[in-house]
Amino acid sequence: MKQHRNTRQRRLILEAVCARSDHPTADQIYLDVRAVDKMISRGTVYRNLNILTHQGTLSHVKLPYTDRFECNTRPHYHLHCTECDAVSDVTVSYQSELDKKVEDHTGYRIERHRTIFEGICPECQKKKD
Amino acid sequence: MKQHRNTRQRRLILEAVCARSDHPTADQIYLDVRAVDKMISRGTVYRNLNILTHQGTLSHVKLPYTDRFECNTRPHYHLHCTECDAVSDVTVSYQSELDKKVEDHTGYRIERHRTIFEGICPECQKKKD
DNA sequence: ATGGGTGCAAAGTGTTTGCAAGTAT
DNA sequence: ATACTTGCAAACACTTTGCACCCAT
Repeated sequence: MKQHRNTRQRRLILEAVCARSDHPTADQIYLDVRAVDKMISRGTVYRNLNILTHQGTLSHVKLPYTDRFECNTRPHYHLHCTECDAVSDVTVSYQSELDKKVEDHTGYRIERHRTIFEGICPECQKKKD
Repeated sequence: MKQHRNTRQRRLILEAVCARSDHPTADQIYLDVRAVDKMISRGTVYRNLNILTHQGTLSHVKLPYTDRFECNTRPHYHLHCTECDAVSDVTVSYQSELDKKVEDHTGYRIERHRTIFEGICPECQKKKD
C-alpha cells in the first residue's frame, strides 16, 4: 500500500471540504482552495479528493454528472433538489438491516447502500408559483 | 408540449432496451441497434433514450460515469457489483413511507428516492479467492 | 406541408493521466 | 535518498448540439 504524505495542498483541500456543509463539487473545492493558493491545479484537487475518499477521510455523494463531497463519513442518506441541485443530509437513519436482507436474498457481499431523495426544496417551490 | 413521432429508430431503441434485463448503457444499446440498423447514430440513441425516459416509457439508473436503462418503470431498488459493474433489480420493496417522512421533516416536495446497494456479486467473489 | 427526427461531426463536461520538476519523509 | 506529489497540458469517456436533409403525421 502507498504511503500518503501530508502535503500543504492535501491539507487545504480537506479544510475546504470541511468548511462547507453544502456538499460541494470538485470544481467548487478547486475554486475555494484557489482563493488561498493561486497555484493549485484541478488535477491535484481531483487526485486528492479521490485519495481522501478512498482513505475514508471524506465521503462522496454520487450524483449524475458530478460527484459531491463532504466531511461526514458516517453512513447516511441525502436529499437532492432537482431544480437548484442543492444537496443536504437527511435525518432518516441508515437501515443496515436492509443490507443483511439483500445479502441473504442475492448472494452478493453487500458493502452498503446509497439512498438519495429527489424533490423540490422550499425555496424552489416558492419560485415556481 | 412536443408531439413525439413513432419513428423506426425510436422503436428499435425501445425494443433493444426491453430485450435485455441487465440494465444496458446507452452505448450498449447503440451497439445492439446497430446490429439491425447499420446507419443509426449515437446522437439518435442518446436523444431517444432521453425522450423515452422523460415520457416514462423507460427508466434509468443513475450510476457514476454512465446511466443505465431499463424497461421496468415501477419504483424499485438496484444492486450494483462494484467489481464487474453488473446491475440488477432487487426484491426489497419500495418504501414510500420514507418519502412522506422526509417531506414532513424538510419541507421538500419529495418526488421519489433512489436506493442502490453496492457490493460484490457471487461470481466476482469467487474470482477474488 | 410542416415541424419533429435523423446522421454527422464538432463541441461540451467532468475527470484522469504522462511527464519532468519539486518535496515530505 | 527515495518515492510520493505537484502543475501543466493533453487525453479521455460520455453526452449534447448545430446543421442540412428527411419523413411521420
